[in-house]
Amino acid sequence: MEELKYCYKYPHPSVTTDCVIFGFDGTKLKVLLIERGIEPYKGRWALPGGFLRMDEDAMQGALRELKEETGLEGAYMRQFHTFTTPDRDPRERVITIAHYALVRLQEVAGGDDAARASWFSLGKVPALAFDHDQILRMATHELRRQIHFEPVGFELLPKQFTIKELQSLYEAILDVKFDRRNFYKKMQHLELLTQINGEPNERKQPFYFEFNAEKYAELKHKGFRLEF
Amino acid sequence: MEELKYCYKYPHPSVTTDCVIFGFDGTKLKVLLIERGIEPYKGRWALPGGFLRMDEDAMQGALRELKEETGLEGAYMRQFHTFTTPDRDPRERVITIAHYALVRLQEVAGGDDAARASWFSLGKVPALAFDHDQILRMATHELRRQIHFEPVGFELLPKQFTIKELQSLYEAILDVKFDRRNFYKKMQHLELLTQINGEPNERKQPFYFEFNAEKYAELKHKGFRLEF
DNA sequence: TCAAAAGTGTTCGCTATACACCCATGG
DNA sequence: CCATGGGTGTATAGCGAACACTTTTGA
Repeated sequence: MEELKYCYKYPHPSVTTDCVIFGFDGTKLKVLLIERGIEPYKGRWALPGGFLRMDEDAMQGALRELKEETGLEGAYMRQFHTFTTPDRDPRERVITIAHYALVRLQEVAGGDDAARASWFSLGKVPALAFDHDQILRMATHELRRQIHFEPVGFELLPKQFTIKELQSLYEAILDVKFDRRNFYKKMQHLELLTQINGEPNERKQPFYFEFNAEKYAELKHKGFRLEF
Repeated sequence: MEELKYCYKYPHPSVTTDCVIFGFDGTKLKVLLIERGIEPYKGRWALPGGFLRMDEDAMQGALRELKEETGLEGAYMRQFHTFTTPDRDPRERVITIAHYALVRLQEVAGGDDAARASWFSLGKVPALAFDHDQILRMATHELRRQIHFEPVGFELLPKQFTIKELQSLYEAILDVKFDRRNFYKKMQHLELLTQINGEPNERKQPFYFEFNAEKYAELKHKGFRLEF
C-alpha cells in the first residue's frame, strides 16, 4: 500500500504542466508526441508533460519536460491556457497548465526518453490521450494568433535563414500564400533582418539573414506593431 | 486541531481562481477590489478570488466569484494566465488561475459581500495583497491586446450606446485619442452597429446603437479581422 | 539552351489620417 | 446670437496587392 503522507483539510487537485513542442521541417509544422506506456490510454499518443514540483513554477516545469524530451534548454516557451475540466483525467482530478515551445529541429538531439517520442505533421496527428486533442488545437490557434503580431517564427528556423524559408514558415503556420516579391520587400522594409553574406555580385545563391532582436525591441518600444 | 482528511502520495498545491473585474464609468476604466479581513495582508486590497471546488472548472469558479461580488451572472469572462510562483502565498503553495471579467456598471447591484468591495480607477490602485499587482497589470495588458482585435468593449457599455461613448471607452482602454469624425466613419463603415432611434430629422439627440453580434460572427467567418 | 530561382521595379486601389462644413439645440 | 455638440464630406499620403523584368545557375 502506498504511503499517503501529504494531507490537507480540503481536497486538492493534482497539477501538471503539458507542453506542445512545435518544430518546422522546411515545409510543415510538426509537433512532438509521446507514446504512453501505462494506463489510462496506454499505447495512445499524448503531449509531453508531468507533475509540477513544489519548488518550481509552471514555466520551469515545462522547460524541464522539454529538456527531458529534446535535450534543449534555451527554447522559446509560452504558457497559453490552463485546462481544468473536472473529469479530464479518469483517475483523479488533474488540472494542467499548458505551454507551447518553439524549437529548431536541427538542434533537437533526442532526449532521454526519445525512443517513445515522435514528430507528427499537424493534420496527421492521431487521436490523442485525455483532452490533448483540444490542448493541441488551442496551442495551434494561439501560435497562429501570436505569430500575426510577434516575431516568434524565427525560433523555429535555423539562426541563419533565407527569405524563402521564412516565407515558407509563415505560409505553413498561417495557411496562406504570399507573393514572393512583396514578401521580400516587406521583410527588407521592416529592417528586422541582418544580412549575413553580402556581395551583390555573387547573387543567385540566396542571401542569408539573421533576426535582429535588438532592433525589434527598439521599434516595439517606439510603438511599432509587427503584422502579417 | 483541524482534521486533515484528504491525503495524497505526493504534495499538491492549493488551486484558486482570481478574477479581475473591469467596469467603465463613461470616462475611466475601473476595477473591483476587496478589502481583506484576515491575515495575511489583512486590511490590504486584493482581487476577488477563492478556492476551486472539485466539481467545477476554473471558469465556473470565476463566475461564481463574480456573482458573489456583483450579483451578475452572464458577464463576459476570460481566463488569461495562471500564476504559479512557489512562494506567492506565504502560508502554503497556492497557484491561481486568473481571469478577467467585463461588466456593465449599471447592472452591478452589489453582491453579498459588497460592503468590503470597492471600485478603483486604474492608475489609482493601491499596493495589493500577494502578487495581485502583477495579476492586475497583466490583466490590463491582455485586455488592451484583446480589444485591439475583438469587439469585447461592448461588454463594458450599456446595451445601447452612442458612438461618443464607444470612442471614450476605446480611448480610455488604449490610452489614445481618435479623431471624432474618423471614428464615426469607421464605425459606420464596419457595419457592426445597429442604429436604434432612426429619424434623420430629429437629430442633435445623438443616435443610439447596439452591437450586432451576428453580423460580427458572419464577417469573422469570412476572414474579416477587426482592428483598432 | 532553357527552365527555375533570386533580387529589384512599377502601378493601382484602398484606407487611415487630417481637416472643413452644416445644422440643431440651449444658455 | 453664439458656443457647443452631433452628423456628414473631401483631399492626401502611405502601404499592401498585383504584376514585369533581369540575371544567374544548373540540368
